[in-house]
Amino acid sequence: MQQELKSELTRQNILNESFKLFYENGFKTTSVDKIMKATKLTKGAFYHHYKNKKELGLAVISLKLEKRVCEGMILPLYKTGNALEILEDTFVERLKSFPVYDKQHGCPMNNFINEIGDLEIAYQMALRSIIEEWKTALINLIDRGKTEKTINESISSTAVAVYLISAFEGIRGIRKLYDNDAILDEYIVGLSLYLKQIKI
Amino acid sequence: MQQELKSELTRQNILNESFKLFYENGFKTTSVDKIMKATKLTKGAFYHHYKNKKELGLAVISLKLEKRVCEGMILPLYKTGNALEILEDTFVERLKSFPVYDKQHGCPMNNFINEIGDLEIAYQMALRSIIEEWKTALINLIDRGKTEKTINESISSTAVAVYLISAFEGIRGIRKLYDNDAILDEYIVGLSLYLKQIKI
DNA sequence: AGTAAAACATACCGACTAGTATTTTTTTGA
DNA sequence: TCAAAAAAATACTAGTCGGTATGTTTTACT
Repeated sequence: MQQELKSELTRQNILNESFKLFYENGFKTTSVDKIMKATKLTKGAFYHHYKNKKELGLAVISLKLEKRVCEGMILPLYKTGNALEILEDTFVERLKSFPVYDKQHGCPMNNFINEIGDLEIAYQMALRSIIEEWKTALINLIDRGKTEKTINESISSTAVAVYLISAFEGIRGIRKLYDNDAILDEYIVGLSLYLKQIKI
Repeated sequence: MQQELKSELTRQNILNESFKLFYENGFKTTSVDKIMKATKLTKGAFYHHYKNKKELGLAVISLKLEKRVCEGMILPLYKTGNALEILEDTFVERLKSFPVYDKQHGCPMNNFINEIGDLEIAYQMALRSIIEEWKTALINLIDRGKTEKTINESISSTAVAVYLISAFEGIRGIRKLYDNDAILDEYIVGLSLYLKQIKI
């Protein structure tokens, strides 16, 4: 039992350090050596717990990225209240709450998407499933807004969901190029304008 | 004179093959060796024409990326006609005209932004200048629409420009995860909806 | 206590990396 | 035609890469 715990802690250690290094320096250019140096363990430990670097990448996507997007962008959508306000709050609050570190390095998921989204089907599927989960949650919320007569019935929930996600991920990348939040503030004005359109 | 021409041709050769390989496999994981293998030249030729890989990266950004974005997304904005229609046409037509290759590998500029936008100030500045050029062209067009009374004066041109760019770059990345254009079509519906809002 | 298995460490492999030093080939201008 | 300069080729370095083989330590179970 103690062994299982230790094993799990080691896996979490590797996962945490991997996520951090992938986020800061990218997936392909972060070596197993660097990761294991960060964990204070050795390569032997890594290859005991993971088959190869690809398996680690998939684990980071499905365990770390998925969790992060879920907690930051999906779960807030299931709160009670005016659907449109929840939409605006979630996107705006998320952006405003990021520390400088997160603004400089962009969205970890978007980084993965752009770096290895076209590399292998396995990565594609793992990342796509997060996007689909996010998209579904948005559609559900927008549909709720429609039935509650706070959102215009004539607009396509799917289209709005996709456009919201696209713009959010896009600005997370572009913000990297700047050393202040002006571009984020402009995005927020653009977002608010967009949400006004779908109001009833 | 023939020497200058040869030199220029070699630089173009290196630039073209670099762009292609960076686009397909990323900047950091494309080695100088791979590039020079593609050019059918040797490493000696490379280091005769470029100081190092960083200088090549900056050249690709300012010569190849800038040109591509300019021709595909900026110059069309300066056409005559209804500003709003030009906006919609440019974004939609650009997306629709991409070959599968470009859909699979995303936007070359966005790839650079997400991979090395937070790596070094030199890259940041080079990429930012393209975004700024694009943003300025969009703002000019929107402002023209306002004076010509086809675009709502009360909306912020800057905010719309930023939101349009964000969403476009975002969807270019997300499309990588799919093997068909459904997500692009949904984006286009979302875009059209957005543009309706800024109509007078 | 003893043994098997799990967890981890050490040492190594061939392939690849950015960059340099040196030599050869080609072009230029007098 | 010939020497200087530019262009390109060759050979090399020290370090890094993902992965493997094998050794040692810790834990679990009887």
